[in-house]
Amino acid sequence: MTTFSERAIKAIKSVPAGKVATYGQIALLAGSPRAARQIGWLLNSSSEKHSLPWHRIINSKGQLSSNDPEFHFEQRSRLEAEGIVFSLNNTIDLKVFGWRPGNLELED
DNA sequence: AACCTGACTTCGG
DNA sequence: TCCGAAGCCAGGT
Repeated sequence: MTTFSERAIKAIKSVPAGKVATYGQIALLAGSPRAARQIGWLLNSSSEKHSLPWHRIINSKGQLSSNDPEFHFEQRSRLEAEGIVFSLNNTIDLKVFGWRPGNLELED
């Protein structure tokens, strides 16, 4: 299948543990930089079906996105379990934990 | 088939 | 720098 959804799912599954990707990042990899909203819908829709690391997907501000505090808490817990460190403002340092497609190990 | 909704992003004031 | 409004893509009703 060559749908945005499939590519998005593939991109999400490509995110390594210990790293986080933004919705825009995934959307971009999926072929539609403006489909960030769709990503959130996808995670909600197929996270369990495709065993997606939904917790590694955050917004561009480096913060968690879910409206539900419960979801928020679980996401944070999973990220911390993978080594992600949250700031005092509950934000993640994308410069450190942000995933770089194609340059996973090639930091500065 | 048409309209509405959504775990977002980005531009403008 | 912070707050508000518009834009986008795909699925659901």
